[in-house]
Amino acid sequence: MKSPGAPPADETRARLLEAATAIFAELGFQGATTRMICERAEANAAAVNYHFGDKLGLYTEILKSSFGDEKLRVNGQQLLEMEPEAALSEFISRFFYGLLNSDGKQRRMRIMGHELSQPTPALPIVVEQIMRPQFTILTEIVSRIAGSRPESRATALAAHSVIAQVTQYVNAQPMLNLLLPKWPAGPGKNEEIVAHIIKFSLGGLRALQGDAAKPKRAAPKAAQALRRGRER
Amino acid sequence: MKSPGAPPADETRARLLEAATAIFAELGFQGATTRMICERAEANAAAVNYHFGDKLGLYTEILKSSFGDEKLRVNGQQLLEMEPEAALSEFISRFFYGLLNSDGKQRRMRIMGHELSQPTPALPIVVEQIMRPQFTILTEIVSRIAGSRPESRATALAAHSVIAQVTQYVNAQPMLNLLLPKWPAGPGKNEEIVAHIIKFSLGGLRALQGDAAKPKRAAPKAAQALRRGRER
DNA sequence: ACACGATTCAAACAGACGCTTCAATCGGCC
DNA sequence: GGCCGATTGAAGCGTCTGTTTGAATCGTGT
Repeated sequence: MKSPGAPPADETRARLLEAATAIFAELGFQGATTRMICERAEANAAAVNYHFGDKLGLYTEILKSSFGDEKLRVNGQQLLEMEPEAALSEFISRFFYGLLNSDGKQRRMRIMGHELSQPTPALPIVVEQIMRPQFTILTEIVSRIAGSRPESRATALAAHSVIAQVTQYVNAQPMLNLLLPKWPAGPGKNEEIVAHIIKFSLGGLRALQGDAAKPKRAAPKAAQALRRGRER
Repeated sequence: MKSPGAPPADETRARLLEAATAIFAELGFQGATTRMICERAEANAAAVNYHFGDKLGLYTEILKSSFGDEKLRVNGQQLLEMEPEAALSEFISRFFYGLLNSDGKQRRMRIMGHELSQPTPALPIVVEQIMRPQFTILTEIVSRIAGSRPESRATALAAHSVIAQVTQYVNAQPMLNLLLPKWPAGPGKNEEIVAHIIKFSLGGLRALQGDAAKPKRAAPKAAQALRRGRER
């Protein structure tokens, strides 16, 4: 659709980034091919190498460009001002639907999913740009609910237990459809899943409350004061 | 170890299966190449196609052959005779180390991990042969702890929350090492992770006990004294 | 001894991959 | 206009993939 007399600078470069983000998110780095990307971007097969050096250069460029997206941190600020349990619910809900929706900028989160099972040389960038911002926010929320120090190991483990549920529910859906054929996709299904993850996670975090003070097995009795900065 | 005058029938076929299991478990179906497999099996490059038709035929043959392994069900019987909470601890521990150890027969579980993120046409076989036996056992244990019906949606969701934690902890380790550089691999690390998953999962399951009110099903012998009506 | 079916081997096939080459084309500047 | 650097285009490079081919090799039954 290029008009005969107008190649306005780096327009194809932008189209390549857009197309590559979509295809990398869907197929991962290894599954995607430069020819697919160029075809979708309506660009020549040599365009990737001209603008980004090589395939990995295009991939890392997408990841680095996500640094400018400050919405995650802004949302994080909002969450940290809420009550811890409400913040956890909100975090899980956003994280879940962020992974699910392929449209919008959250396709980068799907890239992270592929990076998990098939790491590329760009894994450090993925962790720092995509994973750590989320993880930092969640760690703070989790520590407030479980009453553990934010930088403690127990907090990190608990945060990862939350993330694990969400990511696994999202990218294990082909398997789940085979495992539970009685549960076809329908309205409210995702809401039911999110509600479950929230409830399960809250229960799991409360079970850790006893540990914050001493590594002694104590019954996680009724909800106590949430804020108690104790050391382990 | 081919003795000079003896190619005893399908000896190379067995070597191919052995080598392919290892390589598929490590790299997944797409990442593995037939030449790798044949090299490791000390067989010719054409051996795969001669004995199994094509690459996918070899792959599915590995999965189908796991049908004869009844240890899973035997172990399952053992677990179902234990106390539910002890059974859950044992299940999580076995599942975790089963995924971790590349040696031994549990490499099939790693294949399942790859199948999650990059499904192949053999996904239905993977689900039936590897996943469902584990899932059935875990579902029974979970339902006893949460007091829910084994075939209910809540039970399935809870079982998947447990599985999600284990699988994610195992195959997200490259990412976790970058995310938590302060926690180098060392003795006791895996034990700490397993202990956390058990505690977190037990807490999550107890949080579901309130929901099982409508289908009345008394909780097992475990002390159900603490049963707080947890509203979301 | 001989022929036969089953198996292994080296070699090569077609296709897809990432990437390079080099000529053609564009807008902007003297 | 005439040149120039930046960009695009079509073609092809070398390599790797799964797979096929056809001849060599083996043990075995006769």
